[in-house]
Amino acid sequence: MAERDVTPKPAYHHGDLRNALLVAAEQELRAKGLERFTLRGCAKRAGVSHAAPAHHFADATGLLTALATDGFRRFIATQRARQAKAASDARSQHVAAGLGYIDFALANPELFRLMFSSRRADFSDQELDRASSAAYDHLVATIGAVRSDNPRTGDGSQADVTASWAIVHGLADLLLSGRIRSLDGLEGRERDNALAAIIVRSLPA
Amino acid sequence: MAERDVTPKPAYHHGDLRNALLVAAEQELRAKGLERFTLRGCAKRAGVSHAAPAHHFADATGLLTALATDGFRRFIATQRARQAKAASDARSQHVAAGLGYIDFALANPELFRLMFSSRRADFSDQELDRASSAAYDHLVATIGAVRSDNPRTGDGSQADVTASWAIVHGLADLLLSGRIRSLDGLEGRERDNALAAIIVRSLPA
DNA sequence: CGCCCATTTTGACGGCAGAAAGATTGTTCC
DNA sequence: GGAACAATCTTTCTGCCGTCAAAATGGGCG
Repeated sequence: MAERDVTPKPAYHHGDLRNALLVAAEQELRAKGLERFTLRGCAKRAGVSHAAPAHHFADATGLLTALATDGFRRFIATQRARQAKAASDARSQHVAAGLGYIDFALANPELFRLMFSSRRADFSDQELDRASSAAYDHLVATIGAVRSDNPRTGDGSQADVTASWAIVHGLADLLLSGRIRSLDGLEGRERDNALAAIIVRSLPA
Repeated sequence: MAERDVTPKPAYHHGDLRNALLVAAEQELRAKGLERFTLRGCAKRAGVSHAAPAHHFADATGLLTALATDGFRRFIATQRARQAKAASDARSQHVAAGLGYIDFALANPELFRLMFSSRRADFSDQELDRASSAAYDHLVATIGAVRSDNPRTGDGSQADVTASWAIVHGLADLLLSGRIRSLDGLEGRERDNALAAIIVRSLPA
């Protein structure tokens, strides 16, 4: 979704508070981190009183759930963006999707934590489930192209999906917490190559 | 007011409050999860006033840091326990260490999150750093045995370490959040075999 | 034109964190 | 043995956050 500027309207009825709160929530997330995220802080950023969000989101969980849902959509978009720049053969596409996965995590660390390493969003929410399932489906489809059959059938292909997901997710999570020193010095294409060399291990030659 | 539970001593000076707080903190972590962990809750569990912990831990971060430090020691122990039951060849040991890694994560989900997916512990703390470094060293040593040379030297071996860590960590993290449905039905040896088939991909044949 | 209602504000309550000061016990030294 | 000191624990206070229950505001519909 495209981001909206916070229009300086002095209106007593904000008019678009729901979106303004989502923008504010992401700022809050970046500024204070998931641990210190606060609903009152979001309200202050949006320029409304501390109780105003109640009519749009039941509580902080509701706001974070909506944020995570939007996050999953942008997550897929980031992967597609990487894939669009890569060669069109199935294996290159697979690696590119993985690099996009990592791109997103590093560009939106706290949002990524919200989506994958917390219980602050309501993962039984239907919309969130749909968005995260779409991300999973994209992964399955990308791997399916490598195997040129449907990976949902058969044990071997299930292992391909699980291995690919695990290795990319593990890289993203460990990079986020700064635990992989061997990649710290690398940048750009050089870093991508190092990551690609690891990602390709998830699928048998 | 509230009834006193397990306090065997009515002593006004607790005598071993530091350890009691660590025990209470782990209970609190299991009961309420990392998100709702509260220092006052730990104090209540230990049967002392909410300000008592201050003399042993500066704040909640200090207590959680000590807990994470202990967690890393038990983390290594869980891996060693798995390895002791496995065949002694280097590759079997490598897989066993990975399964131990996952064992620990599933047996102590919130502690694992504290150690790897949060910023609530102080990772610049010296003791914590030593404990987590020991865990890393154990991983390097296990992989070193497979390559039968020192993996710290040379790019290929660095990739081995990173790939192994990423794949096992990714599996643990995704299993924790219940996102790998393909392994949900499996148990015991069957599940271990499925995981092992994925772990072995991290090292080239 | 006026009423209704969604939206927003204000105010209040309980819980948690942090800091300061008081109370109690253990220790050390004469 | 006792007094001074230090360590440990409790009480109290302030500030922030989440939640609930009224008031206040203004747009939309009849």
